[in-house]
Amino acid sequence: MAVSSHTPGGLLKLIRDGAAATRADLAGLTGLARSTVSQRVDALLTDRLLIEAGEAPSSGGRPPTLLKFNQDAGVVLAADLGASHSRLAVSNLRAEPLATCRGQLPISAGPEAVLSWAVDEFAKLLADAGKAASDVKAIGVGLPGPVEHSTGRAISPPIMPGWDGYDVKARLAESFDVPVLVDNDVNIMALGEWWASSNSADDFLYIKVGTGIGSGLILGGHLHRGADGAAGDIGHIQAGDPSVVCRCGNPGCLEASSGGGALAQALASQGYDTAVTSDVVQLVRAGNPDAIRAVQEAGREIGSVLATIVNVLNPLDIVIGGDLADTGAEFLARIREVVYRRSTALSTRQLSIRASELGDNAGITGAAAMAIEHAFSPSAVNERAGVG
Amino acid sequence: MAVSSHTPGGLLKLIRDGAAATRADLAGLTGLARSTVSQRVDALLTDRLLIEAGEAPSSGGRPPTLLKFNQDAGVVLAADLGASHSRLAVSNLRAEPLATCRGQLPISAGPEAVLSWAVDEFAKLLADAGKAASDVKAIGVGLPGPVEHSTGRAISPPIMPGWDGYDVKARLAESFDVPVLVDNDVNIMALGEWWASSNSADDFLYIKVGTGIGSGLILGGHLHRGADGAAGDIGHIQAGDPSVVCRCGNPGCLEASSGGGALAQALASQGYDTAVTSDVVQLVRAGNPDAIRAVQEAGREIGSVLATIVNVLNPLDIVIGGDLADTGAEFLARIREVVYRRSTALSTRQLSIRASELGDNAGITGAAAMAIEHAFSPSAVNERAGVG
DNA sequence: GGGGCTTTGTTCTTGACACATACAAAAGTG
DNA sequence: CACTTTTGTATGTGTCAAGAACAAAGCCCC
Repeated sequence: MAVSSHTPGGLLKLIRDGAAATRADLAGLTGLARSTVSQRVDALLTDRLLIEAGEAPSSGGRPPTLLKFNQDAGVVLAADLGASHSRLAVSNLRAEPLATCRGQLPISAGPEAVLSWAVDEFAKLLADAGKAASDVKAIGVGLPGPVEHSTGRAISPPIMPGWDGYDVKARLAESFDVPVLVDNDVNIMALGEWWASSNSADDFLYIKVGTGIGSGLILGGHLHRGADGAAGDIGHIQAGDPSVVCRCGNPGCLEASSGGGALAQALASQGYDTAVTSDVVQLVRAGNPDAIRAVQEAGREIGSVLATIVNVLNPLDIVIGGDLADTGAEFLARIREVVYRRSTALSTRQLSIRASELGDNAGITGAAAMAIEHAFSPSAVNERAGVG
Repeated sequence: MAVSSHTPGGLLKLIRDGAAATRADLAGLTGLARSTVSQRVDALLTDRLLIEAGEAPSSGGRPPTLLKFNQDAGVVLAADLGASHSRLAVSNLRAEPLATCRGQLPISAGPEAVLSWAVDEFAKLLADAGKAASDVKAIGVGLPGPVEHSTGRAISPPIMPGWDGYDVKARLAESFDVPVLVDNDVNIMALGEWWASSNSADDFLYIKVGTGIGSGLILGGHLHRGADGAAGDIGHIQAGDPSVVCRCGNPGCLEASSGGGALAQALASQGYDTAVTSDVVQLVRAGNPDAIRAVQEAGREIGSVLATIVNVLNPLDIVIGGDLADTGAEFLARIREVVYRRSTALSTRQLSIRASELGDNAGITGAAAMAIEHAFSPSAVNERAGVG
């Protein structure tokens, strides 16, 4: 019945996920003999991937030794590269940042400039965190455009001149000889929010409503990238006002009427001093009725698209992030209202729609989580064990 | 690198999928020693799951022995239970029907009547095919409503009085002591079409446009059922004329304006003698311009919803089935036109949209495929090998 | 056309690994 | 303070896959 948690890496996963905390738990969950578990755990202890953390209360016999995943057995490097600015972090193995920084270098500066900057900053951050380059176990990177995850290259990115086909993975592996994982920034944020919710929902959507609109899908417990790495691109669904032409050239795109950029423009044409999304957020927070009305209308339109997606995918959780999610309860309430009204009863039976927990940290959290999941996946741990 | 194809069942899968045809292939693909492969293959040969089928041409050395999956090592029973009629089949282990039958018993006759009928007919079909009950390895069943796949029960089905919570799995396992797999009929058809296309696309959509409209999603190589088993329910997406109220009670549902039932009704109100979907199909085939126009309009509306889904999921293949798919090229052409125009360029780069290959046989093919996949999954074969 | 060479498949030995069993440790229980 | 329960550890044993040697059966080239 139990899958293949029979491997050393499988045991580590059970501890990491909190499914098991003692050797006896592991034996019970996996069906392995206690002796075998002991042997495996010993190997993980000598590798410092697990540590013993005192005893649990006895349940009538010898008290069990608590096992803990050693979140300080190494670090990962996380990069959330955005169109206009980027964030970097050195994170522990629970994806918690130990040192972070922010840079204003635009992605349009090109891959060499941006990645060299990142490498330099990573070195400083490692020093800040008191870690050596040899402590780095993996690197996770998010890019603001389509990415071919398997090769770690950007593909035909609309807003990233000079990046098309650039081998991000190779460039970073040159500076740090560890696995490099690259993905779309929204996918990364989805992973981050999912991780923050303990990976509890197998079918999970993250919707980012910032200047543009995008989404990351976790389906069946895995990030869904689609045949061309283009999955989740909901900003260009034709659902809005067909008379508005989107920056992508097509009419009626969702983000052309409901994205933060579109709202800023619309309010500006009403005489407000709104150039970017955050200006809109400020207006809403200040209680401006025009801005509130605009944001609510955007919420309804986004909700309408989400209602369709909910009917199709029947997810368990939806998390709304991005700048516009910070406008307060009204925005989320409009989305919820439309989704619950327009989706089928069965598909909303268990559905929860909530605001992002991580906010701006979703990207670096997700990048770190992606790196960790790779470096400490059962198969990776097994290989390491096989060598040692 | 290689996953866990190291097991006996894993080898069988490689042969079944055509990835390997000789022992040497298996050794190369799995990384197992030739001796180990031989041993495993021997076990599968004595179980009659594999058979040797002559030699392949030499490539400079001893010619390899060809291995073939023994499609006659047993049979599966397949049931495609529809609202008004049902189809049953005894199929070989490639999901090819050996004997089929059709019954007019409506699903509303209730679970006991329908399933007893099915059991009786299965016995006759087995006799027709010259097989014994002991040859049956598994049973696959499709039901016209939401199904909790893990338990094999129908859940709150709108058109199946008496079926809510009924344990289909238990009822059939009572008559045939083998694994019983139950799923939604559209999911089953999706599996069937996917199987017929050699499971080549990891992200695959099947759209059924009959009296109602539904879809089955294969994402990441697995059927996507969603949190409540409600995934794929695109018929009740609100995309159509909001003044039309659907049989589900909500306004503007896709199937309320573009389903076969809706078209029949609309044409009837224009004076045509169209009671059911097949009447519409006949009119279209006869070249009636009103009917053609109606079907084309339905194609556009369905295409518009599909365009959204393509943006979200970025599938590789879409197959259109159901009665309306038989109206000829025009219907499909309208769908294609709208999808390619309204989806992003990246997400349609590799997309193929085509008509069903299997037609009416999609259901029983998929039911058989589901049964086979379960009975001959690596883990199942391993368990059997462990016992024997 | 015959002696290599290559490729495929089998037999047998060896070694690793997981299990069971017995044992030790450390608590609760009466 | 014996006894039980629960947890963790050491040791022998059996299973199973790898590896090497061997056998089979075709190419290839002088």
